[in-house]
Amino acid sequence: MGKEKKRVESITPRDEDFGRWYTDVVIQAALVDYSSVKGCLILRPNGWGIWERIQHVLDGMLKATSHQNVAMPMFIPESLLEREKDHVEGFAPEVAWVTHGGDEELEERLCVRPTSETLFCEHYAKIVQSYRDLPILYNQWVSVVRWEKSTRPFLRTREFYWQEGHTVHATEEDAMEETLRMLDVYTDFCENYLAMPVIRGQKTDKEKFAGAQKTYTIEAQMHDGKALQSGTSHYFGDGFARAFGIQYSDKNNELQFAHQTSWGVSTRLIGAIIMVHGDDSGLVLPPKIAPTQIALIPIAFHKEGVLDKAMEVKAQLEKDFTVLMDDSDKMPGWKFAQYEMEGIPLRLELGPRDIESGSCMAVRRDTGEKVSLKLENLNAQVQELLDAIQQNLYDRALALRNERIYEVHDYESFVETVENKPGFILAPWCDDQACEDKIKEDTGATSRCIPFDKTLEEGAKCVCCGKEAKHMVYWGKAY
RNA sequence: CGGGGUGUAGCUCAGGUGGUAGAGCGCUUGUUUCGGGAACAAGAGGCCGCAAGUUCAAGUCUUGUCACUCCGACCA
Repeated sequence: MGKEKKRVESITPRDEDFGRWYTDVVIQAALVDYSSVKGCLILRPNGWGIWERIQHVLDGMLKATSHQNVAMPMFIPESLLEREKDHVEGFAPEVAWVTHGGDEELEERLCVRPTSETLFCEHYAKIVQSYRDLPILYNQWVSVVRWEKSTRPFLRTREFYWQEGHTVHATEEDAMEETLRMLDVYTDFCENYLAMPVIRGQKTDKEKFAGAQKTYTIEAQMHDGKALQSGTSHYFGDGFARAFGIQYSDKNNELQFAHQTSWGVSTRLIGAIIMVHGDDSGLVLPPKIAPTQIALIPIAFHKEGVLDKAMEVKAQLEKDFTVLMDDSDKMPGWKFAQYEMEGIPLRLELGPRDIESGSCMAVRRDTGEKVSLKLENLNAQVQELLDAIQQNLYDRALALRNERIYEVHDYESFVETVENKPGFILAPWCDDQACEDKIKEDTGATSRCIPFDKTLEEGAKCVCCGKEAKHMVYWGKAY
């Protein structure tokens, strides 16, 4: 060849610079584009398509658990936002304000919702009268705005899309049950659709949601070992109900305050998918959430019969899968690289040789493995491959995460582990925020959660101060 | 919000000491190609991020501002 090496679009190797790799993938897989407002992204078809899949699947799960969708306004009057003290303290520093309508200054400024508790609560105060009205199980799919100082695509943007569920219940027990049920739904969704293992647990008081009594979380480990809070479910008790006057008459005709929950996941999940599954060739999408599951590439399709056969195969596949057939005149090699970049789980190549032998070539995105499939009964074979990919992505992520959980019991090892071993640390804690603060100060790691499935050993001491421990806690650096 | 870096063609970038804008890739058209990012030919494409200032003259110098990006602090 001897020619100068051609310049091709490429991405930074993942293990060389994870941050750069991430932004390269986000841009080159055509998920987003930047807009002229900092932290407000354009979600392109590839990116929005993933969100549509997330919405579709998760919305089904929410409906199946009796939730109803609503739409609240985008604006919150300042006085309404201020109704619950902890809540406003938590959010005030990062809300965007609308001060004018046309040329005229508003009597009262309006914030663009950073979250919609106050709007739901104002409404609930009106519609809740009797125990017969409860529970109320509402959800909305909207975008919210938080004026973040530093932003990163999907992980931290000023406007982001999410779903926020807001429910009202008669009793503490009912509300707590709902809080944990939704954590289960999120767990199921992340593990079975996103192929992303999560650790479930409770947030410490320091990390809980502004205005919540208890916050539960699912925490995922990214490929670089850092944690990503991937979904939260909050138990409010009757705090908001008291602030907003949400009361009902019980069976004995006595007025009671209602008990509430809220819970949400956001487009941040797209960031999680990228950082859990992606590799040096770009995005890797789990088949169950991929907007396009199969890239069908006809080879040498100017030759007699190839394109016809490809159309036929496409029609067959589309009975069960989403298929992209690329019959543009780009080179096959270009198409291979492009659809790998975009994370399409399975590629099927169909050329004259395949047609001759009644087969096609399948290439797995997760492993790069090539197998020849018979065209006869193709869909069943493809389904099998997609299932295997889905399972492999999960198994792979789980194995890597489990390898990178380190249990430590003394502070020296704790500091040494945070510094040298990316991943999560499991260590006992005394329940004093001073220790959380010190750990963050010294190492940059924060408490991720108090897991449900780890019990404290008899006589365990706080990894930081050495006093008697109250909980086992996962710690780690987080996004 | 603190520290570093960067804004010139769609993308990546080059444009000493100020003198009116370039390359590669991409794009368009045509021909040949097609099993891992094709070749040739002919084209199109730029208020040099934005705003002030210095100057006869600013991509180039000054100041401001906005955005992106990396590293911290803060938050989903």
